[in-house]
Amino acid sequence: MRDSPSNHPAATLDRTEDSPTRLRDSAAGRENVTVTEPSRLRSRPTMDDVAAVAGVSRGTVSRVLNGGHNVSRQALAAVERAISKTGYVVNQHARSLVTQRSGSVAFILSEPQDKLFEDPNFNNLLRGCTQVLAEHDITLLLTVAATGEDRQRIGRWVTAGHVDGALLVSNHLGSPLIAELKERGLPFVVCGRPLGQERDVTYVASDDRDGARQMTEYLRSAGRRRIAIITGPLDTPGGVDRLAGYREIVGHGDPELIATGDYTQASGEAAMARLLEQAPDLDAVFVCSDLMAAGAITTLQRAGKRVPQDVAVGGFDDNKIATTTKPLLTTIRQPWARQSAEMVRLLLAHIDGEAHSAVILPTDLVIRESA
Amino acid sequence: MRDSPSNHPAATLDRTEDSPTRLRDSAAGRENVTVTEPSRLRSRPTMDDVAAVAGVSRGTVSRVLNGGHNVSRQALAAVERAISKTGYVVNQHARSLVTQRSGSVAFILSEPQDKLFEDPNFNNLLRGCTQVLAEHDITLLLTVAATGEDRQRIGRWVTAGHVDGALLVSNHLGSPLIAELKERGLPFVVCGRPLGQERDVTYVASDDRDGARQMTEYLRSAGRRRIAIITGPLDTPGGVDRLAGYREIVGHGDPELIATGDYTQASGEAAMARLLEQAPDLDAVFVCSDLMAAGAITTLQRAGKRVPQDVAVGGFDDNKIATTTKPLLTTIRQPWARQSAEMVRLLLAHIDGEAHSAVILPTDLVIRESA
DNA sequence: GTTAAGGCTGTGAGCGCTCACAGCCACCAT
DNA sequence: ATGGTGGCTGTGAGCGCTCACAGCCTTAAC
Repeated sequence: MRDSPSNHPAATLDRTEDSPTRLRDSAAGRENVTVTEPSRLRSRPTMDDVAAVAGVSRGTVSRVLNGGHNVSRQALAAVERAISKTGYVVNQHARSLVTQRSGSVAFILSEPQDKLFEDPNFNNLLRGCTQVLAEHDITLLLTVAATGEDRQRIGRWVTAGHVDGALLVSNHLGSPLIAELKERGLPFVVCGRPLGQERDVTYVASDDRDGARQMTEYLRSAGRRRIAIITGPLDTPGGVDRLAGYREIVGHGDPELIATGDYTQASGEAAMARLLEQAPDLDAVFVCSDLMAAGAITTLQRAGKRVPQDVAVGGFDDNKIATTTKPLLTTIRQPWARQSAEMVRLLLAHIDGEAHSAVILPTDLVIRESA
Repeated sequence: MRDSPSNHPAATLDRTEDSPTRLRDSAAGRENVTVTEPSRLRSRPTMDDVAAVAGVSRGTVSRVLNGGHNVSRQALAAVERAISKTGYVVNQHARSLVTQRSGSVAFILSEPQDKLFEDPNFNNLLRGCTQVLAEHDITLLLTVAATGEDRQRIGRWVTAGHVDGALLVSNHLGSPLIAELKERGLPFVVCGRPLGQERDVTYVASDDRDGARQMTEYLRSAGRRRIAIITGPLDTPGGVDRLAGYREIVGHGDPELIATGDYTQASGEAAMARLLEQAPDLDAVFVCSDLMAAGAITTLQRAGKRVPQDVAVGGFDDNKIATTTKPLLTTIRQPWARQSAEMVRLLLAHIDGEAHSAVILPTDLVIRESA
């Protein structure tokens, strides 16, 4: 059929019926190969195969694949039949090579892997991003950069064109990934304020400082006078900004009222124990994550303190665990759904060439039982 | 330099010093563009740019990139200098288009997302696979196929050539993914016995049946006579095979001694409550996952039963939670490290064209306090 | 009846790379 | 001198696709 290009499509359509679906010259009969077929993808049908079967040209097949505009109904039907007949699947590499788009973005978690599984925040975020991206028919690839070596490999991988952009989550101070992506010109958006690297990067953050302020203010207005704090790691925005908000209310704060955790439940338990030793008279504690707060409550109760009568406890995040502690946790709600939606929106905009920007999302105080 | 191809490389090497690194004709001076640079990757340097800067040919650059064999020391040095000068990164799409390899494999989790975060087994598996693959310089991409729609999109994505192979985790009976991948000829290996689809698929599984047998036999040898079981979902191999192992020891089993959970802690609690109602005289329970076992212990203790004095509890998995329950959990150890190592090994072998095969890994009884 | 407009089509070029090949040189053995 | 040999090099073809273009053909407009 290729040798008579001026044929009417309609004239050749029927001819496909009597010739078996042949993929490449040598591929005939490879359908029922042995069980141990090497399964290399060598002889996958190409657009030309589909075109030949459908009795149209490569271009028409391409048009069908890309929305089907300006294609006659017969041609469209013929191509669709040919596609399912041949089992054709587009070769994304070839497509990406010319379009410069891959149709997927990376979700890069710079965190030891267990954290990913312990901290429900990542879960929320991941779920939100996957969902919003799916609406744009974009696949989200999760990669965990636990070690420095991982980060290097992933940096290389990401900039090699595998993805159109990246979502950076849980970046600690001085993470080299931001600098690298920036240098390579790959669009990305950071979750949380990128400490020390705010310039020229797009990020979406909750208003950590204001949230901390709200909680501390609330504790104080409830009559608490010795308000302690368990912060997150001080090389993360959630660590420093929430501490800053706390200080806005209490002043610089007694050093013995300050302890630092790493967002895990165990670290919350330990930090609380330290605080109790340093300042046995504390009557409130603002714990900068719900998970740590759950740990803190355990320690307090084990030490014979009643929550909230003896010590009020405030958390941060408002995720699932806040509704399973005893007493229920008073906390600051982070708008995870909006957070992920905004991240995706900005990333797509950025991929389309829009300018950098930063979005700060408001947080709310959720009052339950623990304070 | 391109116009005098017969120049000796050495003669042109120095010339690169006085001409600024020009990427494409129009790209000169684009380095310090405004903050709002569209960040499209259009003008990324190509191999030709590198070759021009280094004063060698495209072929030599390619050779350097692929191991540097048969390249003179001067050429090698020149190319390396040119690469870092231009900031060249290989375009993976172009490379994959010809090599038919992408250098990454997918880890496909067919499971609602929260499971991923709750069940430590996935964590173990993921960690192991990432690590082993990294040794081969292959990136692992995690995709979560929560809904049927997800599965479709991922199926398309995976078969479009984005990955060289796939690791399928947590497949329920009748998952269409297996059939699709098989049809497309994409190499993959399944974690756990693929119920009803064992033919012609490569999989790695623990010996669920034998593990269950060991545990049940142990409980019985400890003098327990009313041994209940909390199974996993009966459309998973861990569900049916462990039940089968249990039945090998106790006979068909009283229906009131059998309850089913979904591997979550909450489902373990609920299933235990049901059992207690159906068969208040039970003196042992074999719970088919540690997470569920932790839930079951909670329910038992809440009901005033002592573990193990009144009711012995056996788990399955031997993951972290088994060492944090009170009492410590007697359980069946699954060899997660070997599991992931074998999966990767088989996948790589399969990608290289080897035949299908199945590997069954032995399990061990770990005696602690709960039984 | 001529022209313009537009729907539908095939074709060529080219995305950035790898791989096979051929050519060149220097060196060795005959 | 002749003929390998092997290290190092450049070149052409082609991976499977998209996109711009040109060439139909049909219809509407004057």
